[in-house]
Amino acid sequence: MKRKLTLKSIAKELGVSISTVSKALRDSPEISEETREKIKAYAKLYNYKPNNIALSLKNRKTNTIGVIIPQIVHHFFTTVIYGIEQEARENNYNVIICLSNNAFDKEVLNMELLANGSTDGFILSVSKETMMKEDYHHLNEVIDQGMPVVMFDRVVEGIQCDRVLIDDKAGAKKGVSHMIRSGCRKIGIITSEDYVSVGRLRTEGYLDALDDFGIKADDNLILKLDNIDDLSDKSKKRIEDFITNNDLDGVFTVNELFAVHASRVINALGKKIPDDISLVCFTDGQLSEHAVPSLTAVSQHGEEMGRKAASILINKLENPEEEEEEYTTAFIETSLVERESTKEVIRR
Amino acid sequence: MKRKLTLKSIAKELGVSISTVSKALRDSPEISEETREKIKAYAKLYNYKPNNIALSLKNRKTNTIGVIIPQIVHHFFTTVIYGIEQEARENNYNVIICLSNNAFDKEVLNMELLANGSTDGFILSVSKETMMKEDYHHLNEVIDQGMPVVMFDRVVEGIQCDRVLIDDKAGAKKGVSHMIRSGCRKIGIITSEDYVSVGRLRTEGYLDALDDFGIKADDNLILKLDNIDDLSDKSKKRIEDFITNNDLDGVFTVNELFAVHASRVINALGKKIPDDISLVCFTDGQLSEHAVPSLTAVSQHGEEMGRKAASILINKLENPEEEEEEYTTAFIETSLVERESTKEVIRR
DNA sequence: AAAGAAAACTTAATCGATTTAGTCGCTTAA
DNA sequence: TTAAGCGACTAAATCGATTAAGTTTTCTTT
Repeated sequence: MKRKLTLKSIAKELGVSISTVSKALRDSPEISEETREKIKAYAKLYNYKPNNIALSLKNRKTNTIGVIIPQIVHHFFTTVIYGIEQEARENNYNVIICLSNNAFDKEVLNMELLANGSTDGFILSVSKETMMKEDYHHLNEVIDQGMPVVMFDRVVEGIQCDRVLIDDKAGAKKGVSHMIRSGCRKIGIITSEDYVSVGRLRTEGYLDALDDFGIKADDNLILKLDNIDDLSDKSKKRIEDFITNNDLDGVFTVNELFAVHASRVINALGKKIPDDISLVCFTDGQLSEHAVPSLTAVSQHGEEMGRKAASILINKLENPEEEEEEYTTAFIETSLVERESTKEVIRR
Repeated sequence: MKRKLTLKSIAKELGVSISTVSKALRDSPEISEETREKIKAYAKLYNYKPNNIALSLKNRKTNTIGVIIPQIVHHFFTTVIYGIEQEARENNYNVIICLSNNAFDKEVLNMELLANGSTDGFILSVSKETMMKEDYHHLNEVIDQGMPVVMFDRVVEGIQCDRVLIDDKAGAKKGVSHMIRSGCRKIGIITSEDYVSVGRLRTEGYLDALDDFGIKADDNLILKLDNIDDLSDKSKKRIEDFITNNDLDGVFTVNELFAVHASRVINALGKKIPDDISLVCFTDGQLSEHAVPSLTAVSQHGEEMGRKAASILINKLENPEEEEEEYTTAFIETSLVERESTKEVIRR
């Protein structure tokens, strides 16, 4: 086991001072050509690399972004992380990931931990519990210490930070409009309770689309489930009843899971997708792509979202206090991925 | 914006020396009751937390684990990370994640970056390119510097490190045996070329199972595709031909994607799953669970794998040089998750 | 030849903590 | 009376880097 080289050890070995070594390696004109070459050759030979921790301490800059997300076993978050990582790496930043598991306490703990010197800024999607508690003191504290924060996806108001959001409303509208254009007239939506912002916004988009085409909304065609992240037996039952009891020709769901179950139910009823019932879901993931039939989906572009969030954060980190603080909200546009679960759009 | 407290600022404010503050906060008996209380009260009031970077530098210990994986948008890796994060957090470690995107250069770069003080050890699954190049100098260098390494899933030989592996062979055997017990006699396997270790091992498990039940293996029933991570059009075509041209009563696949496509093909042929053809795949993910029919799968327990890898690494970090270095290989047992794509086992 | 300037280094402070080795005043024992 | 002992602190070294300030040597220049 060989110990890592330090400036000190190089200096000792070559019989010069530490600062000479440091300056030589940074090509300072203060150091003679001869000495510089000698030091650089030695450093290269033994593969010297400066210690990041020491640099961080000295520069009060870690070049590390802290990412706090509710869960990682989730395709969307995964794609966002991917985007963050790409952008960070290209700009020479590291990414530390912490999971809150949707728990307030863990979110607070993780932030406090990372805020003590480990990261320069944060990208986060707040946990469900935090949203319900409406307690954001940990965010405010971190911001108060001068660390920039970018929130994405699950975003809250009243915090001095930048935001990156999916245009949920427009996305849902896009999906529902497509169904209408392809001939659907009685479209149901399987969504979440309104306190989940994405659920609420997507429901709004659904209503907007109906309105645009002069179709009257019907409360009976709106199913609000209480958990958007997984599919309980109770939720399954409600989806079954919903589809069985309404004579729909289209179903829009706010996530893949709801859609996959809807597909199952429709199948079991002996109806054909898309001939009898069209199906469109929000979120373009593995399930939409590989389901049978494959599902037309509103793609969220998580990677782009991650890149955007990281680029906003890094920009703040590299150009601190550029004029007065201004906080932006960036919207990531969705796109519709047409697959087997919808019919062709009717052109007149 | 308020600056973070440091020992220095507290010392100045209270008119004592830095070391007094440090000792008081660490309950040293050298400091009088009175002074200690005063300092602690002040620190608590203004929420002093020591700077992690300074501590890392001083202790030459970062309490951070570096995780390097080929890709993150992948359910299995995600579950492994989840396990690592859980275990790390419980032991007061942070997790830095780097993606190699299956590229050798990125893997090397990331490791070198993190090895310069950012992490105490590594957990990694080597990239495909690294495996093909068989160039492991970056691993050896890091190990040579005294950083412990734990490899998981995609593992290579000849490196001084611990390993955590899925028991691929036993897992495949489990899946195939189940099909045989449920009455299948002509089982095909869709796997990868042998140079992908998981593909090879799973193929071996398949052969083992056949052998156990006295069924003769037939090379025509073994389809080796060249990419295990995604499904090219060419691969799709080969799967179609494979299933169409062999009169199988069971198909075992080494991943979900192959299985989902096989399911599609079987369906298209007008055959019923599992009545005409049973289907079992390796990897229990979203697709297996939600496909129609849902798929019987060999579950890999990624979370457990992550936990195990982290616990081995942390153990090495906390108890360095316990007797002679010994490297272990831990196996994570698989389990069979029975779903709709297989028949009941026949009991005599 | 002496002063001033330039070249080439070294010293020391700094980042924020910990810890060993002092220091200072006061009590106590010989 | 005086050295030893102790309590309660402070000074300084250290981790590994950077950099402003200081020092020494050599080279110009008048």
